[in-house]
Amino acid sequence: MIINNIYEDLKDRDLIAQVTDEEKVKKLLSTKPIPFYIGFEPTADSLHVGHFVQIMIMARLQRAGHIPIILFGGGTGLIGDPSGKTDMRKMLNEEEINHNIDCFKKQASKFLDLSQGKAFIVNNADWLLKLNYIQFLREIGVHFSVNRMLAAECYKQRLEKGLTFFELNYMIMQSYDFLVLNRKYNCILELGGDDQWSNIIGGVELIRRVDKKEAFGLTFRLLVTNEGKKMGKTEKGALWLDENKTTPYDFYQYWRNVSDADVVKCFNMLTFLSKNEILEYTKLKGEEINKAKEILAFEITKLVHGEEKAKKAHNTAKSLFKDQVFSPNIPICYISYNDLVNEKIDILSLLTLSSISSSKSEARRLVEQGGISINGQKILDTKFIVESNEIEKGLVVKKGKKFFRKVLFNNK
RNA sequence: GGGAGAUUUCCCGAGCGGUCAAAGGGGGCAGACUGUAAAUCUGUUGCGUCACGCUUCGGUGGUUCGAAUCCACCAUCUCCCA
Repeated sequence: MIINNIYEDLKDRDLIAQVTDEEKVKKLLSTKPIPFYIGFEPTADSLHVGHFVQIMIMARLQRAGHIPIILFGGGTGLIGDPSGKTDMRKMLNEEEINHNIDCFKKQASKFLDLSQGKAFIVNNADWLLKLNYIQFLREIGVHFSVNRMLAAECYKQRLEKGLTFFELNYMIMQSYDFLVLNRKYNCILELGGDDQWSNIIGGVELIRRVDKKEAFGLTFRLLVTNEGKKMGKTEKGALWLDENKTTPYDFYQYWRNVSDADVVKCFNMLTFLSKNEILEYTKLKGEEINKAKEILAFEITKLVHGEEKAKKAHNTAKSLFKDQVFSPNIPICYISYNDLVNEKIDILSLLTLSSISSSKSEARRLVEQGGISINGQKILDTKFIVESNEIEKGLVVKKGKKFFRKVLFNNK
């Protein structure tokens, strides 16, 4: 049942950043099913691309026969990981956290087999919230050196701006999680993004000190662009996996538009295509690389939204960009019929009410700078009037080069 | 507990009584060039009934014809001493 080259596969894909003991982890993963865990902070009600990277890693290991343990930071979420952050995170209440966990499970089940015995889902609130402070300090706290913690990379930024004791405890909590999972599920491997390295080795050491047992940590590369920026950011914030927050079309377009330099990385991290297939696509040079991007976008969208929606997004993009035909599948935005005066609406109001622009000033700028087209015709007059029957027919608004929206009435 | 300093538009950061919707940079948006890429160049980046008006500079009051700029109090943060 074990695919014994899974470690090599991860390595070939260039997913691994750091490992505590490469030889042992490699051997471990190639002999028997092992329980491993990744922690998730339930800070939002939808997964974003950052989570997706982690889930893909879990899925790869699960497909190779290992047993994922999804740990929700219901307890640590009440603190917030200070790693790499310059400000303290907003604290969530328990109700929000539980809601977020439910949403998370729903989405994760698309990529992971969450059925009995195939995976475990745990919430660290179950053990963190009932800890006794003094007892905890005596048993666990004694094993942590503040000097060493402060030297850790993840606290560096915070030391400049100020770090509270409250947040300093995050690392200890996460380390304790690993100890608990090790005892309860015999989990001997913790995975995480490379920014989690300090927290992970904290757990590995804690297990060694307290229980005299061996445990391992492995971090994978973060999904960053060639320029080192985090991927998955859009003008509206994160790129969500929930189609109500990011439409499949926009999702597809995000991957369709990655830089040439990032194509291979995205294939490796975010698709299940084999390395040979990937190699073929990445041989493409110059304009040809667009073919690889189309496949990349399609594959990722298929994983997240299913084949049908991926095809639809693909076809919509193709008709909009290549054939200059207006596809029926353009994302729709609505305006109210009541906003029309005498069956007419001016262009600036139309753009603003449909949320294509965020204010009339912005709408005015867009028009003045030649960024708006309606049904393929560039609009340069800020006093341009649109008739209601044109909207009933479905008005295609183009903002800039890539943003298309169909405007319809929501109440007529 | 004592003392020093800070808080400006998305971010960094100038401004020190009128000429400030607020320099400069970053980021964003739009245009040109392209390959729905990158780089580069140009414009733009509070809101509106847009060559004019309105609301912004931690909060609340005050001084003044006039305040982001001065005063008082409050809040938050940083640093130094204990």
